[in-house]
Amino acid sequence: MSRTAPTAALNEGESDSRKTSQNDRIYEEMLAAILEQRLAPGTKLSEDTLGEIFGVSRTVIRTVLQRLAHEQIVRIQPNRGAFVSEPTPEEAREVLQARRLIEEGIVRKAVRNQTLADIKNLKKSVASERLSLETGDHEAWVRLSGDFHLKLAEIAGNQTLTAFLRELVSRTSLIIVQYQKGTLSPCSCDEHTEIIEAIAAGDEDRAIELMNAHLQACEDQLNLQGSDAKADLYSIFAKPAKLEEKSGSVI
Amino acid sequence: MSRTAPTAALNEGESDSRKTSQNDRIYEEMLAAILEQRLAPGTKLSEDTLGEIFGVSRTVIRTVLQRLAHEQIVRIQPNRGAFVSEPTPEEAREVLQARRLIEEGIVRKAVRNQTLADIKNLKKSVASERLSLETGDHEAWVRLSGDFHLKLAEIAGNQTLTAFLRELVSRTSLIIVQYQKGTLSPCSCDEHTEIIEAIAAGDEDRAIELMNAHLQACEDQLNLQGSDAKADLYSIFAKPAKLEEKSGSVI
DNA sequence: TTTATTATTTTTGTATACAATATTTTTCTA
DNA sequence: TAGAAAAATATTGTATACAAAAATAATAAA
Repeated sequence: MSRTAPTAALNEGESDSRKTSQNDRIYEEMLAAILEQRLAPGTKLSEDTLGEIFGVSRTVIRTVLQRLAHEQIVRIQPNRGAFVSEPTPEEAREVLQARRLIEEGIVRKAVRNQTLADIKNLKKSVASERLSLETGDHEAWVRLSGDFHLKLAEIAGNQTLTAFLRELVSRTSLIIVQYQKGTLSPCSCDEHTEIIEAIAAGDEDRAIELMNAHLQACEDQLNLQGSDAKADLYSIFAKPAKLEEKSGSVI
Repeated sequence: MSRTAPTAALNEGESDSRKTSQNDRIYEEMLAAILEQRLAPGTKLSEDTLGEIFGVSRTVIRTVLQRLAHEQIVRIQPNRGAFVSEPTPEEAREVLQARRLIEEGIVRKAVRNQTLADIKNLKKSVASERLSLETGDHEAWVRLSGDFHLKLAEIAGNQTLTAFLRELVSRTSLIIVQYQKGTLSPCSCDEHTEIIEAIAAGDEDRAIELMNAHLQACEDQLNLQGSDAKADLYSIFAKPAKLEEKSGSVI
């Protein structure tokens, strides 16, 4: 079976040869499974099991896991295996901060580079987003919501920044899964729409301001008290926190 | 069982086990070889050969090559192998643009987070840099010159941004190798020193301005006409450019 | 001689085998 | 029964074997 319709253009200079796309196929499937919450943070990703599921040897699974690990979606512990990442509150703040910085630059460039077709495309994207929200298709919404930001990056036209943002968007999904307070964002579609309008109007300052507010709103909807659940347990019982695998940076 | 004593601070949650560090060792050596110009852009990186050199099987070499490829230091062509990256002029511009954006944010944070020890540390770093320049130790200079920017990132205190910048710094080295016009930067040490002084003085705007100027100066020293050598050949002979492996993105 | 075609060799992609390490279960002792 | 030590099991890390593809060499035709 030929691979699922080449959804979108392939990022990098990969030819669409059969072998390589097998790698990509498994990568895409695993990434989707994690971002759509079918694989919860902390889940062990056994090489043997995944190999059986996808009908390949551990060799190719390993490659995929390493790729996901490099994007911080998966965490590899030497001799212990791979696990779905459990971003700490600190990491969450870092990712959102990095996004504010990078997306400010992206918006600035997008305002300059935009064409009418781009604006149309963005509007269509937000329309799909709104639809998925109305029909309650959570999985589609997660994907589309991120796609908006990536589309903006493509308009800006710096592939290096786009690649960074792609990683940040994925990590943001994982962060939202782990730290969303109550309900989902009331309707980020409206915020996206406002951003589009500011860009279309060529109002750079306003577009940047809106994007910053949008990302800040996203962060504000998270439940990021100083420490994560495990550390809280220790603080609650007033014992010195043991050094555990779950703890954040070693330093 | 408690794990091996956490020797020193390792970046990520990697234990210091022998096996993993073998991987890291080879990675570091190969990265250094590329950045220090002992491996020129375009060089084929044969798995068998590298395996023999480092006394390991292709398996571990493959892992390292994939890691380098993800950092854009190496380019993997399916069924053809790995090559030292040959960044295009467009990529070069993108990388420098991304750096201006990210390092602006880093400088802003560094101004706020700085301690006296940090400033001392930075000054020491620049002193080493100057020394390497005076003694003509080019390899050391390449490394130290990048270290300055990474130290700044660490002061800023966002590990996610630091990781991005680390990749960008490596890529910049590769870009300089390929596109430096005449002599090396007259003395970027002075520019580094000025940046430190602005940061120490808490003058955010000036520090940002100096950093931007510094990175722009770096870009201006490159020979980045619209197209690379190969494309030039075609334009010179006024023939339609054939699509070659060397061309940039496929899309 | 030059070009096209075929055969050979080399190299990468993937599966499997074995070794090293972690995890679990069992057994033993207090 | 609870806890510790030891054996058994399972999982990862690495090397090797084999298949598929590309690069090279050799041969044949013009």
